[in-house]
Formats: sequence, C-alpha cells, structure tokens
Amino acid sequence: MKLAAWNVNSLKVRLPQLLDFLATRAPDAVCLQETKLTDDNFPLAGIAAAGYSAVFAGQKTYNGVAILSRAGALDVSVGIPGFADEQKRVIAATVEGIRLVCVYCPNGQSLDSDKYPYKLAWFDALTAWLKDELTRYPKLALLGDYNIAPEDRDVHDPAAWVGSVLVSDAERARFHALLDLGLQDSFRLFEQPEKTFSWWDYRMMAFRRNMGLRIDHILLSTPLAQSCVSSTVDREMRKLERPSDHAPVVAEIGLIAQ
DNA sequence: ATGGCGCCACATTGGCGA
Repeated sequence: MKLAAWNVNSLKVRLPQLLDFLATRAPDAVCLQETKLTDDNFPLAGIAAAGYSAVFAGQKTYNGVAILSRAGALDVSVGIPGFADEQKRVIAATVEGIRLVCVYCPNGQSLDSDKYPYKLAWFDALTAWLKDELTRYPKLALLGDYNIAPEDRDVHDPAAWVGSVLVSDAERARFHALLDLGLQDSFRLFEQPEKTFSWWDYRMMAFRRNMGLRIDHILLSTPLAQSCVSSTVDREMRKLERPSDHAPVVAEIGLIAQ
C-alpha cells in the first residue's frame, strides 16, 4: 500500500499536477495539506475521474486538508476532539484497515509570535488525542506537513536557522513526543541520501541550490513500521513549472503480519 | 544580509507561508 503526503499550496492551482501525480505514481492514498479552498469548491469531479474518492475539510484562503484514496474512506473525523480550532488542519479516516491521520501542523511564524504558543499547544493536543487513537487503531499513520525539522541533518544550514521556527528545541520536543507514542519516522527506517529535504523556499533559487528543510513526514505505528518497505521524497514534482514549495513524501507498506 | 516568491482576497497592496 503506497501512502503519500503533499502540501500542494492551493489545490486549485496544483490540480493538474496532482492528477499527474495520481496517474504516474498510483498511490493508494494521498493526504493533502493547504488545499486553500472551501468544501463547495473542492475539485471532486477530476479526482473521481482519476479513480479516487476524497474526504476533505477546507476553508477560504488558508489551511485545508483532504484524504484521497482508491478504496473508500471510513469513519471520517475532522479536527482534534476537545481542541476548539477554526483552522482546518486535521482530517482522519480509515482506508483498507489503516487509520490515516492527515495533518497540516501550524507554522508558528516566529518564536515571539502569538502563533508559536498556539503551535506548541496544538501539538500537545494532537499527541494527547493520538495516544488514545492508537489504542483504538493499532495500524495508524500520521502523514502531513509537520512544520518541524526533527534534527539538524534535516536542515540545509543549521547555523542559519538557529532561533527560527521549525527547528526550535520546544518544537523538536513536540516531534519527539509523537515518537514516544510508539510512532516511527518512516524516512529514517532506511538509509537515505544526505541533505534530503521536502520543502524549499520559492525565493533565492533555493530548490536549485538544495537550500531546504525536511518538514513533511510519515510517521507509522509499530505494525506499519515493521512492514514498511520504502520511504522517500518525490523531488520530481518540485522540478515542474509552477510547483508547490513542498515535494510529496511517499511510504510503501508491504504485507502486515497479523 | 530580512530581500526575494507564490498564493489568496471585500485585490492592484498586504497577510501569510516556512
């Protein structure tokens, strides 16, 4: 089962690239972030014609998440229960017996912004909820844009990023709290090329210079991690005309031992 | 080096992303 996560930075603009991605990579499920459109504008027809069903939670201008899947999505839930939030950042569904949790985690803006404590509180709520979810759904994958580079090796120039969001100790502690639930970073289950990133600034020719961060992740619960056969970043989508600033991340799950 | 690029909206500039 091939799982992907992609921050498309506007589904309206990126729909042709998404359809190309579905046709050429043939994922079983894709978690989208930053769809940036309301539910009445979701491009269901094109996605259905590509052979995928979709569940989604959107809003105008900002945020917005969706799960596309070849098989149907069951038990859909939106948001983090008990955490009141207008921002559409979380959607979860069960696909082929696997609980997919699609997240667009807050950016935080800067360490002295009001959005930074919101980010930390949001992660605390996510972690508390997932602790409970994992008892209900032992086969669980947490996919999306985490807006956290877990380690210095996930940053093109760690010295230049000191004091910034995405790399702070408090944010990395939140990432580790997710690992402490028993989730594993699928990317690190395998030997990987150095300086593999998933996001590059549009400016400064950052992609060509590989000035990026690895902030998009697929975390897997134990049964899924044990059967994971690959986890990669699909850089090709970032090379296209008018790309998203994020590349898709992809993990493949083999047969799951019962 | 605090610029830049891209997307969005009560748009022709400002907010936001990362």
